[in-house]
Amino acid sequence: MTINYKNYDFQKIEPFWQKKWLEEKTFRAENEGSNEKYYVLDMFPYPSGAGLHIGHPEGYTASDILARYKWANGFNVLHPMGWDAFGLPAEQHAIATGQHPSINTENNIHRFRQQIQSFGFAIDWGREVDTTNPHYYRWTQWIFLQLFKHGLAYVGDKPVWWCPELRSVLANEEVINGRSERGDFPVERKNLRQWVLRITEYADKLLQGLEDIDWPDSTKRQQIAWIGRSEGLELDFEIIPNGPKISVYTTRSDTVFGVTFLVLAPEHEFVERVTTPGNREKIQEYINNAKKKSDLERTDLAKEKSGVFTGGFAKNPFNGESIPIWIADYVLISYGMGAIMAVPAHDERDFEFAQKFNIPVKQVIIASETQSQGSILATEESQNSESKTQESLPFCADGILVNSGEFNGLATEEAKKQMAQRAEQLGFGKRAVKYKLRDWLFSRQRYWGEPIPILWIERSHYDRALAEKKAYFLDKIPARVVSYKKDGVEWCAIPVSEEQLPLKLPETDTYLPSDDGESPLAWAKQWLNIFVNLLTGEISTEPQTGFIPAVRETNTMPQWAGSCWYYLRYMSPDCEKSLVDHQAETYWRSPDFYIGGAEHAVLHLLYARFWHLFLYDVGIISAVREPFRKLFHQGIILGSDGNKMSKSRGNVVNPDEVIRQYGADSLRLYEMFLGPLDAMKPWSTQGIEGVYRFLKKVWALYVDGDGEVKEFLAEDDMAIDRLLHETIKKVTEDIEALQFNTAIAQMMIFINAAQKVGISRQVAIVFLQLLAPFAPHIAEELWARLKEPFSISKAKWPTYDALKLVTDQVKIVLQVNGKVRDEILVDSDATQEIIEKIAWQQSRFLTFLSGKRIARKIYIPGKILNVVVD
RNA sequence: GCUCGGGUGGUGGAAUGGUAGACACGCCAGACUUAGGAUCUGGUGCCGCAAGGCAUGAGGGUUCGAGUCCCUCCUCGAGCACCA
Repeated sequence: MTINYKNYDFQKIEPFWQKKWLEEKTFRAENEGSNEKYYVLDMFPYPSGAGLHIGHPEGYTASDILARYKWANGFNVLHPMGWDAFGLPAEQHAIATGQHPSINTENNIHRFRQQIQSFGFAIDWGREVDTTNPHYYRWTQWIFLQLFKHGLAYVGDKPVWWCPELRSVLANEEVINGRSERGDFPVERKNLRQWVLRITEYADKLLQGLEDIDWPDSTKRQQIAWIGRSEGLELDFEIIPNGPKISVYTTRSDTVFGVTFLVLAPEHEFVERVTTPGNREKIQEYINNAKKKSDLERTDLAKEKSGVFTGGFAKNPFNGESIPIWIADYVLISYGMGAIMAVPAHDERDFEFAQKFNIPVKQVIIASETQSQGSILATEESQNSESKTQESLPFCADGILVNSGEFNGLATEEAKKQMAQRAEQLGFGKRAVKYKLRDWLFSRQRYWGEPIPILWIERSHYDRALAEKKAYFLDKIPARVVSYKKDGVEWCAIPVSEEQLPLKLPETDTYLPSDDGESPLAWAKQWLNIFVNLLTGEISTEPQTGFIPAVRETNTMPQWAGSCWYYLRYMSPDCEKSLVDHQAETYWRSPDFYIGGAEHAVLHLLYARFWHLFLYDVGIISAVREPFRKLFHQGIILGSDGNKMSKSRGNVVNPDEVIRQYGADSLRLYEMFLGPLDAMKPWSTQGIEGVYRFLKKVWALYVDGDGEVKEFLAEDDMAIDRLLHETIKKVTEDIEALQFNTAIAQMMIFINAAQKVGISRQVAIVFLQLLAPFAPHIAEELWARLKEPFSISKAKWPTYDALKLVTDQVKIVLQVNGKVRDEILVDSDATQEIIEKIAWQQSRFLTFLSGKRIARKIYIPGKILNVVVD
């Protein structure tokens, strides 16, 4: 079953075996069996028009090595691939060409599939998923309806990020420094009716879930920071005289005696109430200016604090002090209470503000004794303590309370506790937990996404259906009605009946959104305005008896939706009765290993966890709470100039071209040999020559000049045998630790030695097995030529014999004062005594000892003898 | 600004506190060749003829011994960026 030729002809070998693996379904995973399961997951790609990028196969090769290694260790391995195919580029292409985005998407998928297959990955192609396939997005829509039913999807007229260039709303996560993540266009604030998912409900669960999963620390930290949980106190400051109470949120209640002013966000409801007539004009002017500024400007100009005194005062509930009230745009209406108690002595921002406007600074925290070490510094400080105190403010660390009445002397932590108790007892405050996490803005005014399967009906119809308890959706709606008002009519959301899923995209003349934020789906009037039978859920385009008018939701879901659950779909991609077959889910549970780019640290990985936790909570899935137990981010491959690859820089490497020149095995090997998997590293076109030569050496070791497989007559060689076992050990351990670069280096060491002395057939067989996960085509070809049974990937992974690693003699390094001076070869069981005896016969070593007094001798068994002299 | 993670030959990178620079690229010399951008052999951190000395961003410290641990600083990268 092999091809007969002399040279390492990867252009023939690789397609041959790729075809064979596909035809024989060599890597098909079964949803049951006595073998232990292993689920290796790659972040599935967006099939862009540009084709596969050289960065894609880095992660895929790593996961493939792991998958093949697990196959060889007897696991039932699931290693699937699919397409995250909804998204903006396909839609923009459609707008430009007038062609339906599905055509372009299909072409791109076809190209991606071919490219990925040309790497010979051990993928179960029978489980391919495509998020734009109605059989798939039927379940994405179904999950949305479950979120809706459980009150986790609602609509709100919300200030959202609107990108005029993209004509679309973006999620908070998609906006970076006031520009769109995709395309880098400016964005602005706009009020629009939007679907929102209540991810904040899951803030604590998302936080707790991070504790026992094996993820990169930086990714966990990013999610923790994004969720932004803080514990603090809500405190009421009464407006003087007799006004309502302004609630502020603080995490530093221990500094409350140091409050010297309050700040309200310009949008705060009490601004008008506290402003005195004399200040009205400039307050109004400030508010107007703040409104005009986009959020970008507001944060950009934040280097200099700005604000205006309202003329009003409020009472500090702890000490009764009268506190001036200011407004300033460094206080955000969207976080906490939209108002703060300012403690300039112990907060940098408040300090900066107080300095600028000459507001008093009152210190109430001092550093605790234990913190002031470093005696020299302390002495200098004490000489000039007056000015030093001023300079060291703001002091933002924890410490001991002063100037705080009965709380004096308490440490920060204890003071917070007691103050919270006091506030709660006397009713002017309560403990509170706040999050930076906002609800997930889930609608997009785009064509190429999953239609949101919701119908809008008038309130009266909705109420009647509920009152009569006769409607198909009675058990599928949230406890609180989701509705909105337009032109005096209140519209209520009801789900499209499940029988009508998938709700497919309508045909339209144009894929362009209107410039006022209406989705392109609104162009399809026939589809948009319909009649629904509330008893059956049937839909009609014409009025009928028993049918009432309804309007379809025109927004589509964001691209993140489809990727929130694809790893579940791989388990049973053809399941018609549910999103995942129960038995399959029980068997596969969740991916054992997940690899993909670090750029998804807070977007995809947070959203997917949210959906998974939800599905688990409501019992739709049951195996595990957290979807991704072990996560790894491969590093980015840069261009050979050290810059990020980009068309404009002209430093893009095309994988097709590399495969044509060097073969997929070389490319796989090279990407793994470049450096540590998680490191950012530059591509080198010359560098690939090294691994290519290595494979040619392997070939030459196995195949003679006539193209015949060698007879491997070499005698068993102790040294080669030991090296082989060292190599088994190293490669096995390195694969487990994902250190593929050093595994490959070890195989190179082996081949360099083997080509000098020759190897026996047994050694030849074992080495091929080690090579197979990395360079599967050449390994499979030589395996077949050795007449070993197909496929090498299923042959039992070799184990090393610890006895063979033992050597007769060991090298002992002789050091004087830690410097290498000589080395000796001794029997490996030699005692320190014997070693010293031999050492003292070495003339070179002795020259460094002559005339010196020996103070100490340190012997590290089998390695080093270090002699310490004066 | 804050929080992480890095800085090792000409290059990519190896090194449980124990011989720094594995492996590879590149380069130099040689062999085989009509030819070499194929292959093979040897060499290749820096200074020095050598003995030896100096070397892991800089400077200190701990240690018999530090790329590795601790402190200060410089620098590159990532994340966060008025979140009270």
